[in-house]
Amino acid sequence: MGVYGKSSVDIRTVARRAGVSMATVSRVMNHAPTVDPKLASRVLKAAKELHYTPNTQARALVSGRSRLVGLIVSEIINPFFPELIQNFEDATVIRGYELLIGSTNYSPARMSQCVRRMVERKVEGVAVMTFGMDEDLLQELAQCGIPVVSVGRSGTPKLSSSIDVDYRSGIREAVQHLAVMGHRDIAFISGSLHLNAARQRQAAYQAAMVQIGIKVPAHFIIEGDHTMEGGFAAAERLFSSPRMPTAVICSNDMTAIGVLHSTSGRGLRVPKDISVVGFDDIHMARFTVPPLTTVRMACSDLAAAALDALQLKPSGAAKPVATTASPLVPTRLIVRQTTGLPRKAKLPKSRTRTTVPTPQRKD
Amino acid sequence: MGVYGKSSVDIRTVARRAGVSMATVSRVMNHAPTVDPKLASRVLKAAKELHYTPNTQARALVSGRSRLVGLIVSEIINPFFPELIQNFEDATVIRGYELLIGSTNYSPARMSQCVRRMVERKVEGVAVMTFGMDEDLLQELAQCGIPVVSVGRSGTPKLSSSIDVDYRSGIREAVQHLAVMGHRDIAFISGSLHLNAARQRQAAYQAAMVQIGIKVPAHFIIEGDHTMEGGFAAAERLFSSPRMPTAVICSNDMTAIGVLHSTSGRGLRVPKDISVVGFDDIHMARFTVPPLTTVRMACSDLAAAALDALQLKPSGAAKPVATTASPLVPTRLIVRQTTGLPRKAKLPKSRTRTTVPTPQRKD
DNA sequence: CGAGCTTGAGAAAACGTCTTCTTCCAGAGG
DNA sequence: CCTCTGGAAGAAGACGTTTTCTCAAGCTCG
Repeated sequence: MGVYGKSSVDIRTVARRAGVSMATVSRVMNHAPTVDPKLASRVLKAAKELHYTPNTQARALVSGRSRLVGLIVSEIINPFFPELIQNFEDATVIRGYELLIGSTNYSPARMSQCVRRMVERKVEGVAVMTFGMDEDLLQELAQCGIPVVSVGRSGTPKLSSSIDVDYRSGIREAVQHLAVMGHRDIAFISGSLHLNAARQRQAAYQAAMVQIGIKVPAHFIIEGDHTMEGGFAAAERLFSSPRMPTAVICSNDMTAIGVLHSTSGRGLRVPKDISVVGFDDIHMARFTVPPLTTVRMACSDLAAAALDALQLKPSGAAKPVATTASPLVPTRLIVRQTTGLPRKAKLPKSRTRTTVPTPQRKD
Repeated sequence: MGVYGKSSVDIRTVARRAGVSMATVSRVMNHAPTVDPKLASRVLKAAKELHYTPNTQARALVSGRSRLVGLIVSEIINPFFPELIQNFEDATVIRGYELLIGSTNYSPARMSQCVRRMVERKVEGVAVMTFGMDEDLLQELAQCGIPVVSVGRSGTPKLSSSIDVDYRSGIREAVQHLAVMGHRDIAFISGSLHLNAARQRQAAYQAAMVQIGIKVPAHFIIEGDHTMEGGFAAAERLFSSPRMPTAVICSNDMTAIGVLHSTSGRGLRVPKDISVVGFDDIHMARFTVPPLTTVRMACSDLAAAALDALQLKPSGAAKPVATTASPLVPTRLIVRQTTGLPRKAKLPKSRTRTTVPTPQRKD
């Protein structure tokens, strides 16, 4: 075909070389059980000698199965998503599939472009891990017969399912961890509130505060956007308000990093002057200065649950994967060094240690 | 095909509905010039009504063009790569292509798996942006007639080309920036030395040091591995040596973040006690504490250069992209706040400012 | 007014694989 | 010995496009 090289080593060539029919070669390549092992090894030898690789496109065309699953994320730059992608990739490969990644960059145009790509490539399922997605587009996918799984959007039509994350327990742990040390002025920086996940996290924070009987003043809840820039801006606003909080819980780790940037610029010491808690436990969280206390969400669980929800038919070669589909992805607090006693602690006399081990679970 | 939904809206259906032949529909979809506009609009209308989307697989099968380019990276977790991926994605979309991403995770097994995937999916070109790759695998790609482009590996067979990065000027800027402030004990933490890019960066550092007439003691060059963990470990070794450097240049930003983690743990103040310089200028660099002085490499240039080197034929719809292929991807120093006067500065009396603006180029 | 063009549109042959349907052969049971 | 059964391998028909022919008009120009 091409001007260079004879890429024309197709199934027929192999068949001729092995002295069998194309059908037999096909059967051998697909590990069909009804083929004489002697013949099979001859075919395999021929295939290897010719550097034969089956043409995925043709295979997909006839079988109607692309062996592709789509993953749509918000942006690739945000370190949370690469970790998610990595987990998805591992999980899909185990199941004998491949991953087609699309990033929306929060632009509606790119969103619909992503969806179109998925449809054109005939993916067998799409995981929508973006925070906030146009419902119509999901409808469109469903109309094309493509199963869709998303997060925190329960109660959806038949072809689409939803994974839920147990934000409440992790965030409750964080709130209690701070409260035990004597914090009462605990602020919260959310993500964009028209995003479902952001709303759920904020609700979890509010519920936890109510539970321990602390009333949250309105100006202690600030809307960010899940980016470092947004976290920085939110922190700047928060820290210039008349009544400073002694602790801040952030809707994700990137926001927390932005907050840390702000404290550093203002000469506030963490955790002495202010405690900071993140959410996600991205890899980077271990390496912020100081290392970030955060709530961990298990991406691998999330990926596994999503893929299970898609109900992909296992490939011939792939070993059946244990369906670990927990209905609720768990979260838990990881205590590092951005949380400590509040400035004017009323509790202990001894202040030798700045960090108190509370519901600790070191890593 | 599937048990759900009639995804069988193919070109024939559209043709029937519009009252034309399949060929005409095909021509309309591909913007062939020789079709009556009146007919075209009728076809377009029918296609829209039926939610017709052309089947990429069939299209690729017959045309022999997958409209896919492969990108192989080392790992997705390392923040440098997502930024690279983003730039590649943008650049490929502009050219009317799509991106197939593979990550090697430094595992030979995954490397060959990546290559096989690329071959099977019949990508029209592969950009190998991993630091260190098995030459045999690249050979294999070339044998299949797939153009390959990699970085810093000039002098390769005909189907593969190579992009070069101008490490020297950026790193020289960094060294001079430090020297001007009075630093003489400037250490270097490299990446894995069996990786080409890592060696080149180290060579650039050494050349720059020679140029300004400073002899580097052997224990001032430490091998890291381009990860935060590696940077941390290297810094720990470096800081426990008898003669502390006053500045450290790191082979990439992740290493520098690891170093910052170490300084923070040891109570060393940056830049007062020690200056730190990174390389790459990942997005995160702006938000470390304190913000990281680093050498920026323009990922977008790199992506554009790589794609140009692949010589992809422009798609019908895509507008011809200006070939910005500069032979050498430039780098330059971005001064932020991790660099300043050395502790026992011999130069100025006034120590009001800790950071001196030298070859500054703020962002 | 007819011959030679140009233009627009249909018919059919690829593209590389899977899969159903056949065919063939050998062994077993009658 | 003949037929029946079952397994193994071949032939051919999809799969949904693109694309090259082929053909019929509609023009222009002599």
